[in-house]
Amino acid sequence: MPKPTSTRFTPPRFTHTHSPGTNKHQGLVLRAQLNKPNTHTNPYVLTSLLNLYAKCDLLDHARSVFDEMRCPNTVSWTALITAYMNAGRVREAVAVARDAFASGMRPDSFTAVRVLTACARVADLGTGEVVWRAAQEEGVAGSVFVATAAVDMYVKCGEMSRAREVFDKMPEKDAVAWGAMVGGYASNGHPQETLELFFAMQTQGVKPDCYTVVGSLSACTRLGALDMGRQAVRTMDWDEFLDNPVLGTALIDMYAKCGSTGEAVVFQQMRKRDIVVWNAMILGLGLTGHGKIGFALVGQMEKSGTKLNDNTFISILCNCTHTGLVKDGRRYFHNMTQLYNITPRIEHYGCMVDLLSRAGLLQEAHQLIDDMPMQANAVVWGALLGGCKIHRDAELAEHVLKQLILLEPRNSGNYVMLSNIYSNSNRWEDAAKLRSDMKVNGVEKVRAYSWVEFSGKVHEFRVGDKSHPHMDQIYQKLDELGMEMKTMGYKPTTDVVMFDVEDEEKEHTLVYHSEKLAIAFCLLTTQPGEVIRVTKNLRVCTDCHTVIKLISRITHREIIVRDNNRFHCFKDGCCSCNDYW
DNA sequence: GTAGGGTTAG
Repeated sequence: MPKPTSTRFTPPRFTHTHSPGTNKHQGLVLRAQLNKPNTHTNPYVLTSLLNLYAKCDLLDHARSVFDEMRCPNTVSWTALITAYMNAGRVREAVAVARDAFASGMRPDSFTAVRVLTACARVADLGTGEVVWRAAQEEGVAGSVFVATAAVDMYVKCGEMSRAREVFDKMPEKDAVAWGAMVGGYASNGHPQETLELFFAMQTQGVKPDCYTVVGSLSACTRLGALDMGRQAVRTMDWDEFLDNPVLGTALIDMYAKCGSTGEAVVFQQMRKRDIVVWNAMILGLGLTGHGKIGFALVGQMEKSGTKLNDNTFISILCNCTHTGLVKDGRRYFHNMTQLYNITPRIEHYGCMVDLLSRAGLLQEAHQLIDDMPMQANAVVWGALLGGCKIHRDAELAEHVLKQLILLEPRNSGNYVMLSNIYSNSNRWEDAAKLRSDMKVNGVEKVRAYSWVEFSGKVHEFRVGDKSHPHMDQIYQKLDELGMEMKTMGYKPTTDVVMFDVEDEEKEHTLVYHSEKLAIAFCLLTTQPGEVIRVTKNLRVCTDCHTVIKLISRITHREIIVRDNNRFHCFKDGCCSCNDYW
């Protein structure tokens, strides 16, 4: 470090090889050396020192230097904000920024980026918009750094159309800018837009990097779009997936949730595995009906020296649920708190309620909800409702649905199920009251539809929709299959209407539910032996589930159906969900 | 001196 020989302060040069400890020490030495008369009032010296402290994570020192300044300039305000950010005190960083603006500071591009980033982290839309406007007034909004930070700020505040506006107006876009927008669509639940943009960036000659690939993979996961996922994979060097655990996780998750466990073996080849990769793999194995391998992996994980965390236990408990291991689930839940010192979150309770409900231990599950240290949410009640459906407990289901309607007043499915329970026990007045509640609350029934990817296009199917060019053949195929199923003893399961959401669809339309139409279309358009993949916007209905199991046996096809809750892997007359979903 | 990413219970 150069030793100051005069009152003029020369900031030391830092390289990344300096440890924070060394920097901290240098900062303190500097502070001592600067304690000479007439130096500490020099604003340049103070600002440089402030910058140094901010960099060295010495927030208190930075603050006291700042407080000594009579007229802090833009650079010194920015340094102070940075110091708060580096100390992880983001809310206070935003508060400092607001003070700065109130005092008349005008941001340069560095201030704008810092503050927009801070606003993004704490989702402070109000301050974020003030900064973005100021950046435009100061003429720094054209900077790709500033605009990208603004896009990300809008993204993190969930303001996707504003984010897109800023993005579209950017005079230049690099991979980071594309990444912010692609990732933004992905994290805000807009998988279609994610993929559109991911392909658009490529047609504009920007090569996807790992950030954009991660976003597009997570979009494919949501859509159940395995082929597009594979395409996204091909845009990157394979080694990157093996060396980058974030990419690897997105990939494993995509394969697992699109029902392609075979490809998820990439896990074994990965050279860098962090806790998130392990957790995703264990969960993925459970979801695809390979729970036993999942448990083996937990053992391997501990052997490898990776400590189990709270999310690992979600994967493990989820595994117990899908494998039906009540005793093991109870043991893990107990060990989690006693041996691993992990406090269960609502997600862990949710897993336990799910586990007990599936096993038919409905009262115990209900009791657990009552005993939980936090208020149950819709997921927890939904798990109990699942148990009521399987074990035909209409009385408890009524209670659960009332809770669900309170928690999810916009979810039409809950109203319809409860109304069906009322109709089934001739409680017409209750049913009518519920229908009118729905109207009052402006809740509209969501219509079911299913879709498949075929030769680069998405084909959509709905009950009663005859617009598809192959519809005649599709109906004919379903009728043929229906005949064969009857000889196998199949009867339409209309008695489950009590719980089914698509209530107005009686037996004759049951035969032509959207998922069945989609599967028939696939049988007509794909080669024998090829795996069939269908996605549905709502849950698969009970009758369809039975029928698809039979179709998988009759046609010797593996059929993978992704619904809005999970996916079902049908093979040889069985489903990977063990008939619970 | 400045910008973007993965798993997580119905």
